[in-house]
Amino acid sequence: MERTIRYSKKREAILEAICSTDIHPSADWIYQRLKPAHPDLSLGTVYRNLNFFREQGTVQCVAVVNGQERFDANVRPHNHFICDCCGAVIDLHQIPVDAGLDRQVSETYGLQVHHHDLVFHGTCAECREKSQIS
Amino acid sequence: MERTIRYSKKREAILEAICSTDIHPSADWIYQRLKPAHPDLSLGTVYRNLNFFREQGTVQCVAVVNGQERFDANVRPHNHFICDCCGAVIDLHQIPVDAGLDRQVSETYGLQVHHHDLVFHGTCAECREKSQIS
DNA sequence: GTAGTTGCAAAGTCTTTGCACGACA
DNA sequence: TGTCGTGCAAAGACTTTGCAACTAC
Repeated sequence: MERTIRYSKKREAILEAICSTDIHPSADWIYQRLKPAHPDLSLGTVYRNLNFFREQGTVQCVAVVNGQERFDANVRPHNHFICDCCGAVIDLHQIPVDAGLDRQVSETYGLQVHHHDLVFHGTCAECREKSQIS
Repeated sequence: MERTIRYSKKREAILEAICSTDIHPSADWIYQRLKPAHPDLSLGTVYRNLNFFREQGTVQCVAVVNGQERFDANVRPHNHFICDCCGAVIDLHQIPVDAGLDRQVSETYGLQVHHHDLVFHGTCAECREKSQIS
């Protein structure tokens, strides 16, 4: 029994908000961003739609930073960098994704591997400058 | 002004609990585990000591699974597998860690890279069996 | 009209924190 | 004896959910 999916202006706006940026926003960022144009938007709706998009495979959660989930509308494999200072999440499109790793893990351990995440941690350029000034 | 660190039975027990297992426990797991032998243990103490060990570099948080932080007393670089079905966190000691990646990201993007995490997602053997039975 | 979607607020979960008391050095 | 560590409970932060009202089809 399939569920029929209906159009909703809020849903469209939420997806548009995620797609419009590369900062890998949190639920609250999306909410704050849309609130001016959609004064009656509720944070619960943002969460519900994020989970909807996640189930659909439209967006994915790429990290949890300071207790907040961070979302990405680019669901193709790519790596990320997280600044441990300011919490920025940055795409690393130039770093190749090793697609053979999943198979390697699968064969070595007998695990059913779906995908992998490669996340680098460190300090971003902006935070580095700030810390050098002080 | 250095802070003097004192001995505490609870702290020792908490670290021992983390070291005694390879399941990468959560704070609550440690609490439940120690409660019988330490009936007056408080969950707040577990959290405080986990953060203490993290600052000392004795343990590290290797993942957030279902909203819970998972800890590891093995702080040397190694990769992990997370079962998206049951939430198990498994060490992958046989999968080599590419130490050169950090430098590569650093040079390509001008970022200060401290370390990276490679996490595989999928279904563990146990969950796979269960799903095949039903 | 039926069923999906939302606002609102309450509840749920995990983690942190203030304060008084207890314990190590 | 001066801090450090802890229990307890309250508070904080993020996310989920129940319900009535609204809306797409």
